[in-house]
Amino acid sequence: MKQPDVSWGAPRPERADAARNRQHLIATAREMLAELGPDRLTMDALAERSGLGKGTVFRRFGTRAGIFGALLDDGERAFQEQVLCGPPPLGPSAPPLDRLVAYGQARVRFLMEHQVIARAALDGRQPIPAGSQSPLSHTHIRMLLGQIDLGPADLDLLAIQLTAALDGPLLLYLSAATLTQSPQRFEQQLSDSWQDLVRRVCRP
Amino acid sequence: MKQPDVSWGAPRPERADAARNRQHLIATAREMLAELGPDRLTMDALAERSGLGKGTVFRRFGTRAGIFGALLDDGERAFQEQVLCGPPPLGPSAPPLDRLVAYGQARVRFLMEHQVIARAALDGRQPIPAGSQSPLSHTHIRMLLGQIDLGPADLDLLAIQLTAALDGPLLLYLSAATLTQSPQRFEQQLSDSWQDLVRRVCRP
DNA sequence: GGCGTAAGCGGACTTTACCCCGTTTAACTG
DNA sequence: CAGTTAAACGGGGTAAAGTCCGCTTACGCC
Repeated sequence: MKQPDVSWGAPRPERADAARNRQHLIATAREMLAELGPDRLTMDALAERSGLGKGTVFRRFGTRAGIFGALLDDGERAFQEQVLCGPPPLGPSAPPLDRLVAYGQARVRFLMEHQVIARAALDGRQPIPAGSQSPLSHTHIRMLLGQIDLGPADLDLLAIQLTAALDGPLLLYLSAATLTQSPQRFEQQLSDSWQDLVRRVCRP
Repeated sequence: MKQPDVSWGAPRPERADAARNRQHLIATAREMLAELGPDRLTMDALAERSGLGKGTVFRRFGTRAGIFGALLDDGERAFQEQVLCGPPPLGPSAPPLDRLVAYGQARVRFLMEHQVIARAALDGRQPIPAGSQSPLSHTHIRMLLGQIDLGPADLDLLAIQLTAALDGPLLLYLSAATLTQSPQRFEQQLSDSWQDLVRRVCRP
């Protein structure tokens, strides 16, 4: 399987037709997702509906999960913008601990809003890290930890742990067959317990 | 897809032939795993080599990942024994905080020893939570948390978070394409940072 | 505008997980 | 031991992921 070109610092830009097709595929995928649900969004169907060949679909996204990944990234761009340049407490100019708390809460909200996609983007096969989705998330948390005085600690691993602690409960919820409570209530619980966890870990 | 009978408090015991076949399948799967690696362990091949029908294989394990799950459980039984009845600091009779630390370290060791299986047991499709593998793990952590005085806290969610914080880095490592350091070294780092995390969370 | 070439394209092909359903059989009942 | 029934079995069938390779086309260069 060819790598779906994630290599951004890449040698050559994308050819015009390729870019057009990617756009078209993502749009079509969005439609199908809304219309048919994730299970019926198959590679064959996507290829046919978009009027392109199967090979094309695979070259663009590499794997089925790749499509959902692309869909998620698309939404995540806006989110990331907020995080990097938005108003406090999320954006800079708030104290790092507050930002950390706010970040987790925002991420919870974001993923809850994109449940369906996030769920489908989980894929066990080799290509992508399965447990902790977004390297972006990890990077951001790592950065904030660096601005907090934590005494001696392996910040890299701590960041991974916190990322997992953030995503884990969400994944558990998303992949639970039977939802026992309202999404809103759960979202609130998650926010609260994230805040609690971070406060515990970071208190002096 | 029928549920692979996990329903322990079950209505009926397993029929004799079924039990025999399960045993046989697990043994054959072990052989094939050692001999061919996880990728070549396909359902068809397993069925043929064990002299049983495909249908049988699926009824027993429900899904491909189910096989690896079963293999893992098999090993986990012994592990769980240690946890519940073994000598301190893992077993009872040690203070709960020490047990919590020891538990995480033991689990890290266990999963590192069963890398191949653990990795293959990851499956993105519906059945199993991807983030927090083992309900056993979560249950045990939850139980230990109950014995520690943590002030006001949502212990259930905290247990989920800690389970995720324990598994997350492992999953990340297991699913990483390129391993940048020695397993031993990584195992040590994980143990250390688990200890650090738990101490931080649980200090008064 | 012609030309060379590497990227992109398509769709038949292969592989594999998973389903279905008619048949067999373990286990209980009298 | 004969009868009943629900569980287990088998293996052919289906659908969907992912691969291959010969053809086509965008794009930089003269």
